[in-house]
Amino acid sequence: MGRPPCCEKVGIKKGPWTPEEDIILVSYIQEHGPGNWRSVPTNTGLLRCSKSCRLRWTNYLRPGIKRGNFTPHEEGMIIHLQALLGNKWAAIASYLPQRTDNDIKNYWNTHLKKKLKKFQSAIDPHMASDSTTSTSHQLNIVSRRSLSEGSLDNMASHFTLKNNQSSTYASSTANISRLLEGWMRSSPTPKTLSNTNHLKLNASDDLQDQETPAGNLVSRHEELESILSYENLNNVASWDRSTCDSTQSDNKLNPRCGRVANDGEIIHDDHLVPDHDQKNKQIIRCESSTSAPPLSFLEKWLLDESAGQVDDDQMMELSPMSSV
DNA sequence: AATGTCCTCAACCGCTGTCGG
DNA sequence: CCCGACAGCGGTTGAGGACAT
Repeated sequence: MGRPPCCEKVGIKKGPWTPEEDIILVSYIQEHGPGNWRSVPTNTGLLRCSKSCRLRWTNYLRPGIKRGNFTPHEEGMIIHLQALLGNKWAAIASYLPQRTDNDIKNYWNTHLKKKLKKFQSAIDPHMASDSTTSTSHQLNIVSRRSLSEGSLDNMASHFTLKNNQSSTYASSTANISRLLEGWMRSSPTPKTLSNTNHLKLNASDDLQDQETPAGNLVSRHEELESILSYENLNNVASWDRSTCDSTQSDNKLNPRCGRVANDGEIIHDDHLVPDHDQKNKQIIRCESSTSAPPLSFLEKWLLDESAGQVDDDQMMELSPMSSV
């Protein structure tokens, strides 16, 4: 027996929300702010459980949610982050502030998984049968390759999503969200993140408004965005491909730091590294195994935090912030 | 036009983690 | 420390639309 339901089942409405219900919910939250969900059904008269209200808000009505097709850039980020983090949709969503974890999860399950599988078998059939290679690792390589070759774009054109699948009602909720624009900017932070979201970044809608922290330390979000930019992903892919395809490659180009010497040490080219990016100035020792490619810089970068290589002040700057 | 099948995604379910009394 | 309430997360479902026959 699990925990009893969050609310009495009797008299509770389930299924799709109506525009009227949305308006009631949005109006209430507009007045009282998100949170204290238990009181929402009581105070609004909605025949919904508190959990349903919360989900409706966080996954659909919340201002700042971007709907519609995922851009190739978002797609690339999702693929790469999924390969790195696994099915940690909330963590992945924190890097795409305008997307909900539900959206990303759905997009992954309905589009990207198939897309990658197809692409993977097309470019590297033996990988699919290689049981010694983890799926995530395979996908990581595939994602990099596909990005480097621009093939995701091509694939996207072949697998074009059916546009405008959202109903007319969806557009009406979009209008609701638009009506709420501006309000969230002045609303209080509704919640704090749990410890399980240690990878979370500032997922607020006002990322662009944040000042770069003192000391020229860029936010982790911006940094990751930079790392995951097409150019860098292309370089990562080139680097990884050379690593995978040639077991005896010479100096390998590291997209972020410079060249990778044969012993795995990265030789920094300063012009590639922003001065403010002290973290990236560190000499990074990569794995030099010939059976597995060395950790990409992104992987290293993500692992750095858990390895405690960032001092406390930096951790404060990089620590997760509240999401909306 | 009718029917069957496939696909998408909003919503739900069940579980875990956190927090306050 | 225990317990209950609640928030958050990931997996799953099913209604409805798109597409194929």
